[in-house]
Amino acid sequence: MAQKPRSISATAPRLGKALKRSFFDRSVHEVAPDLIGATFLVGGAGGIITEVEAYHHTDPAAHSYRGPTPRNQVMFGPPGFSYVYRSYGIHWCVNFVCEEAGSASAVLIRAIEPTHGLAAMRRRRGLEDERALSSGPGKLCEALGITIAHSELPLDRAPIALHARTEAPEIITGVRIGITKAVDLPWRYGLKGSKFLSKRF
DNA sequence: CTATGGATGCGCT
DNA sequence: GCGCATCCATAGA
Repeated sequence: MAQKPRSISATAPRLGKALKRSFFDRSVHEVAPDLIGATFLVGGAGGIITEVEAYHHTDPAAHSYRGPTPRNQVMFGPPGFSYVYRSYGIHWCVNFVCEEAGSASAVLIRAIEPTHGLAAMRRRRGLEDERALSSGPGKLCEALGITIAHSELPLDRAPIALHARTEAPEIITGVRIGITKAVDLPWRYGLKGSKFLSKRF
């Protein structure tokens, strides 16, 4: 009989108040660090956001940089919606659209600390290791069951739920991961000391 | 621990 | 055709 893995999360964190859609009607550079520590749930499974990256529409690494296309059109719409795309033909990645309608900026959600729906997350990932469940943009989408069907959805309506953090976290910044353009911009944000990051800062 | 390469869908040139 | 906002298994230090 396999030994049950020891849980890393010491306590079940309480949820903050629900984030309103207007939370995203600000600069992507304000929204991105404010998302660290928030709780992101899809269908009741998810956890605390530990790592994000900002993609501004003037940034060559942003999908919206070259203008609207069928894939990225939701980025050119109102803020507070999801943008899901396929990465490397295999993985899904989820973004939150920010700023005024048409500005086409978004925050890539890169990692979460699992706190809710652990059994479902483990089942979808085919993994027991809590640290590996959602410590990467593709991993967390698989763990939460996010696919293209979850794109262009409002972030304040089921099946998505967002709760504001209850305490101000210490935030670390760094350069973004896995991109080939604008590689030096320090637009990656992380929860200091978290064991649930995709890579060290 | 770090480094490397394969799998894979699809948007865009 | 080319090139990715990735993950994982494997090899080597």
